[in-house]
Amino acid sequence: MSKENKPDVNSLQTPKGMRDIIGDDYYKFQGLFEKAQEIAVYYGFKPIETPILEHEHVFTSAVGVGTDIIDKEMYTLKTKGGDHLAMRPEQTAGLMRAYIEHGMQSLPQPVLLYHSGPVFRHDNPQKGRYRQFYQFDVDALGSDCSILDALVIKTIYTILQEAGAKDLVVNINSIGDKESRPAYLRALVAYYKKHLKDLPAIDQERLKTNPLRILDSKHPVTKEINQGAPDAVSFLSAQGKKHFKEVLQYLDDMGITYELDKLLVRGLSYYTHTVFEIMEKTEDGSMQTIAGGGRYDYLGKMIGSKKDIPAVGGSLGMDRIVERPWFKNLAPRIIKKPKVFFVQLGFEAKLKSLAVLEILRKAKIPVEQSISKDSLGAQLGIAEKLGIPYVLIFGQKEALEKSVIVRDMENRSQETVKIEELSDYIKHLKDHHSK
RNA sequence: GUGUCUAUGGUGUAACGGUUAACACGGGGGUUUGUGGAGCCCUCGAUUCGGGUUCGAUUCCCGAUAGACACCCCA
Repeated sequence: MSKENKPDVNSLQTPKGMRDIIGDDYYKFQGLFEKAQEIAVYYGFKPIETPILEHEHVFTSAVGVGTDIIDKEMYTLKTKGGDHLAMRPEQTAGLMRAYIEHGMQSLPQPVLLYHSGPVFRHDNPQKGRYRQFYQFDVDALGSDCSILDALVIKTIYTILQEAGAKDLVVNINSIGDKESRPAYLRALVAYYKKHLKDLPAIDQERLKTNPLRILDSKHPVTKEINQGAPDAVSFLSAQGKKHFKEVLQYLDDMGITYELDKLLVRGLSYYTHTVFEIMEKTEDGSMQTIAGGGRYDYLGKMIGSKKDIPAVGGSLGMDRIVERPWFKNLAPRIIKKPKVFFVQLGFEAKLKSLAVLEILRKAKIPVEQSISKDSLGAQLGIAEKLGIPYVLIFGQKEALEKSVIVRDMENRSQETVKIEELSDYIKHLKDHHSK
């Protein structure tokens, strides 16, 4: 092959910020998903899957122009037919679109849904951050009742606990609704204007574009100034206060400890009332958000519904959970580590061995094998390396006698078993290697 | 988008600017074609890409790409 014809080497690696999920990592994701799904189902959530691609305006109108997620991080494309589509940078807007599109308003409310899949943000990768990452969401649509805020938090919290998380911190705040927001923003802007000369440039900029975001600035000077900033909760309407108070009561009652964080706002502009984040301390002592969410009562209207659709939801960052040292290897239900390794010797045995494999498959006994090899020693070695506790040996002699030798790899004892009794025999073997 | 550091077989490492890029693990094959973890033999396989400096570049310089970390932002 000439140099010119050589394919671009970059085509042999994943694009920046994206990765293949293989082997143990795959099982971790699968195990976490199954656990999360199970918990969501027990709390009454139903599954839904929405497309990765949506019309671009679903996100621009929902997440909000002016947010980094939309302006800088969204993958957009134009189809051959001229449609402007975007790869979802979050799952909520698509979910709301589906709710409206399928007339779920006419179902008994609220509609509880869980949703899982990849989301995409064109951001520079770093610890726990990928351009394609996986979120598990739970959402309650169609009701403004405070118990749903609590249910969402409880569900997410439980998933994290069952995944092995300890020392979780739930930060919670209420950023109000359209009655209380304007007054709060006025007070906030007025406060920052008093400190304008001290604010770093980036936060002076934010004062013009999105003053709420100054609250979670990491700049030390801003952090100092933020200590004295007015807090949203004291601006809440009577109803907003009641709602927030109830949410906190539910949390108290469920034994979920939380911290009121008046600086907590979120990067998506559709949030109202309750917002929350679940953080965890990483090894280096910094905090990392592993789940977050909030109420989004106006989102439905923002993307085109005639009526407001009150809703609340939250999402877990699956990549971040799976990477944590406390993560339990939740064994996926569908993948069982094979207990037996099937060894066949020579052509005569191979001819019959496929029938034996079929018997095992029908008996739901997964096998590991090195089917192209003939040497017994080599195959035993491979079984050993894979840590499989029993080996089935099937050679010419066994093929003639319609039997299989079952060898216990631990104590090297073996026994000859008739083929018709094989699956029963294997099912009764002790899995003494399993952990 | 910005900054710092990094880039050698599948993996982990080595090579003062100078032969054929070394070693281990790994993969394949063999070591009497029926009894394993070892040994031995053979074999597969790499300097990310593109420029430059130089007689000569894996090594030095620039750019691209990718990775790690941080900023920004966020899950």
